[in-house]
Amino acid sequence: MPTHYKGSAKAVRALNAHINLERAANTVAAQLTAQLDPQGLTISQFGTLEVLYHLGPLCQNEIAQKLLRSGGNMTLVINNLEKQGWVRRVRQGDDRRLIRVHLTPKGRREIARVIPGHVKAVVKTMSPLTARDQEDLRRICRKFGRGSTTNSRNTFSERGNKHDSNSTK
Amino acid sequence: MPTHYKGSAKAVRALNAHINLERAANTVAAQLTAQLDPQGLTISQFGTLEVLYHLGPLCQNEIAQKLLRSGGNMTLVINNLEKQGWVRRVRQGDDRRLIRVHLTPKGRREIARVIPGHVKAVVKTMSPLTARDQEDLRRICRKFGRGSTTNSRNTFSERGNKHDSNSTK
DNA sequence: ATCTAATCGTTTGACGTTAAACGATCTGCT
DNA sequence: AGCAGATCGTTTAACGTCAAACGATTAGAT
Repeated sequence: MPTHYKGSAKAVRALNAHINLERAANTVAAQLTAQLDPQGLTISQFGTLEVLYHLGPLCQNEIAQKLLRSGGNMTLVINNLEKQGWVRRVRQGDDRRLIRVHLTPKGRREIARVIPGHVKAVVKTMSPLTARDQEDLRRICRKFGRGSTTNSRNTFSERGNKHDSNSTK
Repeated sequence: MPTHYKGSAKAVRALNAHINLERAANTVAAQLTAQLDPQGLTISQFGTLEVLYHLGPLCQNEIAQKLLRSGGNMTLVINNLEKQGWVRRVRQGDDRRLIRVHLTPKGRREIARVIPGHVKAVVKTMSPLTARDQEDLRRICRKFGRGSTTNSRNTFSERGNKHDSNSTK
């Protein structure tokens, strides 16, 4: 076994894991996009509505953190949600730099309407994996975790965990 | 607070796995972007140069398939690579619809220069995972592809595998 | 009170991404 | 020969994404 440079096996392992991780995420995201698109929602729009739905009104800054997106990006996404009449911007009285984003009744109906199909789509998308696979995948992926920023964007899962008493020991 | 859906255990498992998969991919991609950016390359540009480097001249169509991107997208990426003088478009004689994309000597130097650092960055990025984790991750992620996405974008790994006679397969 | 530094949301510029429409070209069928 | 349909690359419109620069506002230090 003529190894050319040291660490070759290690490098190959990392490169393979990396490629397959990216591709899997790609595939999964594509399927979710396909599911959301006919509903007239992008993934970012869905994420924003969903986090507001579960956590109540938030400032753009906070939403950006939850969704791991930049501030400038949130401005655009929220602009588009506002055009649809799904959210409303409310300038804060005590600190006028802040803008709190509220779901409108229409937005609340919209997200409530879309969530069940989304859940179903995720379940279906993950169905090539066994339950054990899914748990392993979660465990492994969490190791990348930004040690400090542990619990951003976990609305869905965290809430889910509450409902499901025996899930993550 | 809002309610729960039924079928929760299964749904929660899928939702959790999904979220952590997307976030891990996100983190990994961000680190790679950070590594490539100072070199003046985007991920798509790197991918294109790399696939040409390993497989030789290809048509845009073929590159798009390897990278899992749309045709229109390749036009843009290759435009930008052409501006840098890294690739050259060559209209095919026998079928004038086809445009074969060639690396220029400059482009070849560029990608050869950048690859080692890229490999190092991937190894580092994946380092929170044990060897076993990386193999499990690969095995699990591959379960998503299987239907349509069989063997695109494997340049690197395939070549890598050659280097150590017969390891990961 | 004032000056400075930090924070928040917006804007801009560059790139990526897709889908859809389009012109050029090739192939197959008649 | 000629026409219909397929394939290839390009263009466009719409959205996402980021980083950086910017104005407004607030908090801290002097």
